[in-house]
Amino acid sequence: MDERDGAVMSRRERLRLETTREIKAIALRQMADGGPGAISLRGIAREMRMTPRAIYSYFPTRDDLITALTSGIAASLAEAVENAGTAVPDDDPGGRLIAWGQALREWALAHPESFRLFYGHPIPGYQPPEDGPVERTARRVCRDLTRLVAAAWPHVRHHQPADTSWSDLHPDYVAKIQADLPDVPPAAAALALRVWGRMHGLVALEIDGHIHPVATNPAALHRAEMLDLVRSLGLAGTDRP
Amino acid sequence: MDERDGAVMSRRERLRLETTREIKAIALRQMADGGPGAISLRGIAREMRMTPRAIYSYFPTRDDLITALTSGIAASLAEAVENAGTAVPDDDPGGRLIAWGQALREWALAHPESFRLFYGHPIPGYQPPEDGPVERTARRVCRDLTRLVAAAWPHVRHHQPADTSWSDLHPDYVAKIQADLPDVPPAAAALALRVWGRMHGLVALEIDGHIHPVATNPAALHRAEMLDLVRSLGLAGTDRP
DNA sequence: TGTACATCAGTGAACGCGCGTTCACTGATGTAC
DNA sequence: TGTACATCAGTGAACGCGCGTTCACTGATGTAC
Repeated sequence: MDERDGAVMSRRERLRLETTREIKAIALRQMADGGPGAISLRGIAREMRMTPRAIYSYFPTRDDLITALTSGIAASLAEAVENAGTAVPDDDPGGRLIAWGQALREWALAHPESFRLFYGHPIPGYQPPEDGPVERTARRVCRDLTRLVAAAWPHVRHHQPADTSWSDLHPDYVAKIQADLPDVPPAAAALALRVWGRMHGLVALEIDGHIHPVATNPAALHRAEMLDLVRSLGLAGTDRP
Repeated sequence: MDERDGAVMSRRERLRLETTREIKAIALRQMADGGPGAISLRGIAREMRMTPRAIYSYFPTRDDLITALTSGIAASLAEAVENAGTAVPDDDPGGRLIAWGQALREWALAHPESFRLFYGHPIPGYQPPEDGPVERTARRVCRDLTRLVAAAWPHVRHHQPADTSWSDLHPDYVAKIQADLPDVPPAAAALALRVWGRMHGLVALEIDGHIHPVATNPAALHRAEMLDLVRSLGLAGTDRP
């Protein structure tokens, strides 16, 4: 967040911040209503009863607005899952995984378009900045999950020989993992990816409306999957509300 | 397919069919290049060195073209997974599930934009027909997977009490399941949904580019997940190439 | 076999739309003396 | 406290673009006698 809420601000500064916030809020709603392609400077200006030109005092270009938007979205997701993970005591690694997965689902349901923007296809005509906020945060989220899996690793029951090697993972990624978590074996990092896929699957299907016409209680379905996940890892998996 | 390849056709009919095919092919490529929103009648006409008006002799409107497109896509996916499932002998239900999951992944990688169109967000500004080809085929695919899970059901090891009831699934869906597969318990149908999510997760992540910067061999990752899946069900899970 | 007619694929020009973006400006809000 | 000036949020009009779609047409391909 680049807002200096605490600092003393002039009236002008406050107004400017307020307007900036409103622009972003409307853009988010446009995206929620009509998909990422529906974000339009003219539409925002119309809704704010302003000239299209006025938006350019706040964002020099449409791409800058979208970049600002995605930064906020990415930060929001990362905070949501990280907080959920650490809210469970660290002697319950299974419970932490479940909480993480549920936080992912809940955030996705609360911000479906943001989830799609973050994990799905890029916005048509939008060129995201090289190694921008989205990419960096995606890695941060992935690393957070790996951290949880790594913490659980000593308690994980191994069904199969852990024939994973560091060469199965990309060097850059390996470097970052080893910097953060020196003692993690490659098999744990690879397992984290599979866990990620498992958590992602039902959520992605639900967000895109494929679960709704089939199951009456998607939350229970997802919880069952999370429970089965930690159980198949051999973890206790306390099921907290 | 509505083409009458075998029938005797006049030159005009053949030409018309050929042009129709070319329009659809270009539209598919447009989508592959720039996302679903990139499909444009004018763009197609430009590429075919024709007047935009000419397209209207083949498709009365843009939405009709897209509907025709999605029908073909949906049929292609359904055939791919159904063929993969039945290619494995039916005394190897675990192998069938693995083959099904791999077919899903391979089809998705071969037609990433089609996969996104089928499972992801609708095309901006496109109103799909009520209960159209996509919806019907989505159900068909889901039912095919349920069929495989149902066939495996007698051999499945149950980790948890099967406290699933038919009321956890939507009545319409239950009716269709019971018409197709009279002896399947509700827990098996619910399990099929979880299996679906598991197969979908890694594929969706890979299609959207989240696996690539992290794992060197996504195919092996996916296969490991499929093997773990059938193993956790208590099935033998022959790993066929 | 030749002619008259019907079919129909494709042309060319135009419509109204919403978009991102740029230009030169106005007038209210803040600041310095 | 009052005045002169600087800042800067927002105006209004216009640009060029690509889009889906409609109009009235031309001219080649097929068909019937």
